[in-house]
Amino acid sequence: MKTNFIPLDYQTFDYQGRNYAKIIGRDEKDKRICVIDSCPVYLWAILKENIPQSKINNLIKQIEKIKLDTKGRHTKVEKVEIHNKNFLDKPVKVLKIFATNYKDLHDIADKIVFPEIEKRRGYDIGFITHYIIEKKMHPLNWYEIEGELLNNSMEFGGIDSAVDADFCMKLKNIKKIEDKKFSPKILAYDIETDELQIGKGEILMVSLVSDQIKKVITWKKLSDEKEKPDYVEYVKDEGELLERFTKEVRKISPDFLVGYFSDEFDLPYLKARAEKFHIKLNLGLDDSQPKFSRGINLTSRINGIIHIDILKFIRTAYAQYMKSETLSLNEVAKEFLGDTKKNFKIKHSSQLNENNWKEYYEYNLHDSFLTFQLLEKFWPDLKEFVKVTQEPIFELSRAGLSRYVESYILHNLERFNEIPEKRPYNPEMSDRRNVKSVEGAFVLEPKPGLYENVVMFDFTSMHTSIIISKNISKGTLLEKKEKESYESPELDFQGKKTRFYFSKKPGFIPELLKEIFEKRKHFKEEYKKNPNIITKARNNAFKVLSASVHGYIGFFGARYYSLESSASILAFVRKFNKETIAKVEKEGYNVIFSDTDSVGFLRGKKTEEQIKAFLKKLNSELPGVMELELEGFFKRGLWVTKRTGITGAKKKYALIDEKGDLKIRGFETVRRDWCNLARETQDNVIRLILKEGNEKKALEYVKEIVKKIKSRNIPKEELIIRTQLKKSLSEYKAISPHVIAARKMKEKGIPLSEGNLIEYYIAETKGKESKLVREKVKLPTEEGEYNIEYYLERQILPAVENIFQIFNIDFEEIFREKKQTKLNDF
DNA sequence: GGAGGTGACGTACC
DNA sequence: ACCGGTACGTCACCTCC
Repeated sequence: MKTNFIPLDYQTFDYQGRNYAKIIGRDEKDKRICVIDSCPVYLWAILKENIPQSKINNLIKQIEKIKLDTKGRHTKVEKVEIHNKNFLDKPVKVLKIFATNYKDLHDIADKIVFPEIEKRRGYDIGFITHYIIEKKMHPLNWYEIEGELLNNSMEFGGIDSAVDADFCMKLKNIKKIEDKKFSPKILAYDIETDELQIGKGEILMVSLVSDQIKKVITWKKLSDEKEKPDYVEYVKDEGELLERFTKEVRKISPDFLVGYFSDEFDLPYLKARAEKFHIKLNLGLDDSQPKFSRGINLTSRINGIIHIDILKFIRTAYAQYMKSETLSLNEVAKEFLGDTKKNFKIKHSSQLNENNWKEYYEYNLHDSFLTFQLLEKFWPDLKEFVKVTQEPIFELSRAGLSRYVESYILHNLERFNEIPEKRPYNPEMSDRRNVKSVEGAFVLEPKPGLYENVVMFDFTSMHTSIIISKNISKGTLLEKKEKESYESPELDFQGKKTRFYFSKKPGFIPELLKEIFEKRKHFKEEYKKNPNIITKARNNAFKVLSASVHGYIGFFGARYYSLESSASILAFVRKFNKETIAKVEKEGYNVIFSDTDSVGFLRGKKTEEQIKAFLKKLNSELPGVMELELEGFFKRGLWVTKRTGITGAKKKYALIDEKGDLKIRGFETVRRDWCNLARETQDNVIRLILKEGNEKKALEYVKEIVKKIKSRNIPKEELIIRTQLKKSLSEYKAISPHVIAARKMKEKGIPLSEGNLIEYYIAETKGKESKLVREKVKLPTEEGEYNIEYYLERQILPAVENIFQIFNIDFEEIFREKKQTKLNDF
């Protein structure tokens, strides 16, 4: 039979010692299809140069004899072929060694130790990735597939009848066809419990939201049945809740089951409670229960239904460019959906009254609703990344940036006839981590001041465009200078001054990056044409991907790690940056600012057209795909000195554009570890100064704030300081205020884990006066009066002092009355 | 016991 | 452990006199 098909979920199973892929997807009528397929399993052995054919033949005979009995499997080398391939851009003669089971390739590789063989590769990419590459069955692409219908057949041990799909097919042929519309069936869920520790407390309720249903299942009933909202369904106890949940998910049978932090909370919790009650949480299409990966980051998988923890995708793809200070559902929803969680203060269920329970239902339902909407909003982006990297949705949605880059490379090697480099293991990895890091970008010390008419230029995807233009990668790195080669600027490498050279013959990594680079440009244009929160996010997501290629090359866990490449890229970054600064200055402009890939200068009397013409001239002098672009014209810009000393502070500035929009970088305003009052005060001061160029009003404003502080008219919430607990309490060598606050929380039995934002304020300490801030720490719930001196001297005044210094306003005189106090003391 | 330097730490920029 | 280096600023901690 023949049908159209879009692959979504990939699983693997063994049957009679061989590997099979089981792919769940849809046809265009939304029927669920299960496809069973296999593919050749092999690894590569790279031969040393100039091995005579007779020796190779002999070697092949020996390799063909290899047999293994491991883990209850009989596995053997089935055949050996000889091929001409590339490895790291260099032509090599290789043996393609076919074996029975992918899981045994590693053991087989260990047996292939012969003097003629240089390296063994291609046994460590995982069967699913291998299968996708081999059969070109790419996730989220449309195919016309042809095969044999499995109808309760005993082939594969009756696997077809064990899968809840409309039909199951043994694949024969696939043909890529043009994209069709696919709208995944999405179901969001969220649970509420009394305890945060997995499985420790009861699950009080669970909510489910799709575009068809809105439902809360609970056993916590209101005393008056008539009060029950329509979306609430009562069950008799927690056990029944688990059964109803499972039944409901199975009935809806979504493509994606989505949660927020659900990899590490909701699904493991449901499973733990189900185990307690001996209930089967058989959510999988094959009736299986969720499977949890071991390791630091928990992942929760359901066969056939793609479980997505949307938090993980947001963290990788957008977090860097988000305004939200935490990745809590509340803040993320506020930023992307303009909606927040329902206002409800969670208490232990024993302390809730009737009204509370009604609010709690609503709160629970709304969390699923927000999660549902987040997935809907980001589905186009997730889809785009899956198509670019060709990794399945389940894996991609959980991956970090290095994985995005690496998957993209691995899935495209064949176009270059390349065989894959191996994953690094220890001690190689720890060696890489221990080497001295290479010198990074150049940051110009800015000239402090308030300026008018500031122009900003920046390079488009600078690192990536350098990699492409100078053909930099592990494979193209030359051992010594060649006549036709790219030469890096002189750089310091492991304590030695040196240069690196790269071949002019295009390497596969630079070639591949060109595509990411183009995609990034495309999404940037799209955003400029139609600026909204989503085009912005998409643009940023590809900005992240493009920017992380260089990071990937310098990442110790990367297959294509190359410190020489990384050092060269950065040397070019410094060179192009400094050259640009010099050219702008030579043209007669006053350069105020520069950081890595950008330069800011004063327009002076020149028109915007003249600036654009100058930019064009600069671009004509740049090599390859490198491009400098106009970041913007700004009405005013503010740079300050460092807190200590008189030199300009790097990575700290504020700009206002012609529309009156502000761009604030590095200031305390944008730092979450300062109290709100300090941040808002500074923000307002910056606004007053940038909007009107008048510091007088700003000074009056600060005086008002100071007065309020002194008269204790500031609400405590404005004074809370938030600091993240980055490691476990016992690991801290220095006991800072937030560690003290965390200790207090622990003593009070407040749940606490790594990564939590710790909240505290600094209080007056009556009697004993200590110099240490940490001895004045109080939790927000603790009674106490805020410490006036601390908030003035350590929060408010430091945040604005440097700004007023620009205008020669003497803070000592105005706010500290230093001389008088000194006199009064005696 | 105060000054001043240094290290640990968290956070931001690109 | 899961992209990198550069930079600022606070607070604790140490040394020195």
